[in-house]
Amino acid sequence: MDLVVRAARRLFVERGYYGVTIPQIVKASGVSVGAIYLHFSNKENLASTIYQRTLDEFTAKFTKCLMGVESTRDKLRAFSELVFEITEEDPDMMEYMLTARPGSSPDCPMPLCSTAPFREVQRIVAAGIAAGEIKPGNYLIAAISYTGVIVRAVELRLQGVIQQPLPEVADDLIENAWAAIRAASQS
Amino acid sequence: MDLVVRAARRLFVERGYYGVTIPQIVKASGVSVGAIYLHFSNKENLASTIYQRTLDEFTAKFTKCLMGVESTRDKLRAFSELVFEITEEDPDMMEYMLTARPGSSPDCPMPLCSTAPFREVQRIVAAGIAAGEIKPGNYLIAAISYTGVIVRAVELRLQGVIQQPLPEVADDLIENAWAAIRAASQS
DNA sequence: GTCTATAGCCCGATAGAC
DNA sequence: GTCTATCGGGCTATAGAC
Repeated sequence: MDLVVRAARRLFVERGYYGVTIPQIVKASGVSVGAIYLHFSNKENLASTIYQRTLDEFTAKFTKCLMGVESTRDKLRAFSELVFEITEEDPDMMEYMLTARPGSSPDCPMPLCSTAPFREVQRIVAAGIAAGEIKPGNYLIAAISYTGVIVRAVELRLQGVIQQPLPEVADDLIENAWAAIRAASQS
Repeated sequence: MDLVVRAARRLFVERGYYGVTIPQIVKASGVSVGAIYLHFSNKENLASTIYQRTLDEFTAKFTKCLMGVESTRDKLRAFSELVFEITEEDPDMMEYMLTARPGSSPDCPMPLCSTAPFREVQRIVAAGIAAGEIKPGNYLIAAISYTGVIVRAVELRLQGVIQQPLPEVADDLIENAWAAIRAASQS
């Protein structure tokens, strides 16, 4: 059934929950209608499963990539590099993360970009301000300033506006994002 | 019929093109089915009209806000303040601009965030690099770094993550965005 | 367990009353 | 010009063959 989840997520990203029909999912996944309804009680339940699985997968990757990283700057760099890597290796997952928001499907509780991992980034930034690594001020504004650079790059890469793989321009982007929020004393 | 366009755009933003039915548009606009089909050949044509009108309106505002502005930094500031102002005064318009992309409705040619005004911002940044106001490098990366901060703030404001009206935090955001790309010699 | 065929519903679009 | 009533089509979900 993983096949159904992957195929459906791809289609949901392309045309939205309401723009995708069960027959289309059948064609794209090669799994019949009956088999789909055997594993998912209905279309809405399939959408919830996709949401939950995608969030869990991202959270796991995120937690892992922060292990053993110390400074605020390096933590933010690790987050950025993870996001860039996912964008190249599993663009559907990344695009789903950027487009899922309340209303995009029934029972989508919140945008994935406002869930635990992204709130954790806000916490990292707040700690960085307290440590003097990031310039003083509203931590939410600082977090947005940093992640804005990263997330926008992902969006434009997914749209094909950026031609190069993100890892190739990662250093410049991460440098710019850091320059937006670093304390005057930091390089 | 402007009433239909406004009501339909609101609904499209909330639930997507395929998630909105004609009966819903009838209810939300107070205009009957017959009257809608008298002015728009079909649902798809209504969506195209919304797309075109929104793009035209934004382009006009954008062109106007740049009149008489000289330096690269001030041009980018004018763009940012315009976007923040629209976000507060016509959030439906702004949210539509951020969510409209190919696939979101039939005949959506491109994301509004990749249309003329946003390409013009890229041109402004390229000129800023040539003039030495912005640090040297890939102009597209620089433009993304600046607009990323601004656009992300708009997204989180529309989602309710940012509680204050954007004009109240505009100065901090614009300062951060500029810090991300300014030349070492610039303040 | 897996599929095909179909029931029942609601949508987009239209025709005709006023 | 404006509305309501309706048609045909395609959707979700299920029932029953294999």
